Amino acid sequence: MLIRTPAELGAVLRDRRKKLKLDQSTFAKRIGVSRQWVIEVEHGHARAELGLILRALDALDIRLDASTEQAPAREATRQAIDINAIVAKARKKKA
Amino acid sequence: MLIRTPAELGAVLRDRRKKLKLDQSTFAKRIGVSRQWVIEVEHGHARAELGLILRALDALDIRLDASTEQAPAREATRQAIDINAIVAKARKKKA
DNA sequence: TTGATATGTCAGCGATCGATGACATTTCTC
DNA sequence: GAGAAATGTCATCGATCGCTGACATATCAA
Repeated sequence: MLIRTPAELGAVLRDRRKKLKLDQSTFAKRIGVSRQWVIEVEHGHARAELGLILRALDALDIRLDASTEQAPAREATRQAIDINAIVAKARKKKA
Repeated sequence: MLIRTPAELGAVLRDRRKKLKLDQSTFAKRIGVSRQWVIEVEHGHARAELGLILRALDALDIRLDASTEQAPAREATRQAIDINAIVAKARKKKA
């Protein structure tokens, strides 16, 4: 999953947490933060601390890869793909 | 490149910035932060804001991928690899 | 050296973090 | 519906963010 915004990161964390059958409280304890922090981050809190985010990812066995990407040939490539993914995910949750 | 700590992220940002021939000032302006922020983040500042970090990565055309990894078969796999990499990098800088 | 450029350090400031604890709401299981 | 569990909201508080601006070191060329 490509991560471009805090909201996308929050969605990844939440999905993975649920997949692992953890509730926010036990997850928070596991990474040493408050439940409040988990709530805000899962909602896309943009000013969350980098270090805590990395700990959260690690606790959920999510690996982060940084790679320099080729210049995307097509104009809409980067943005369109992400927007579609976000919309699709949003729809899925409501329906 | 696998990102596991703020220091690793900082190193990635610095390397990429230099590869693109940007100095800290122009880079800072490009992402809308102070030069001070760039300095601290490149040095591994753990409490940097997630949103600014993502903007910095985007400005340097670094993409971030989140993926759930398989349970590593060997015991030491994950930790050992990273610790070695970090130590090696630290040594290289001093020498 | 002198000058130019890049990077690192410091102090002070307003804004916001994340923690805590209580309460509200939503989502289930009976 | 009753009750429990999970999630969301709110206010308060000390700690720290990132910004500014000035100064301090590199680093390199002439």
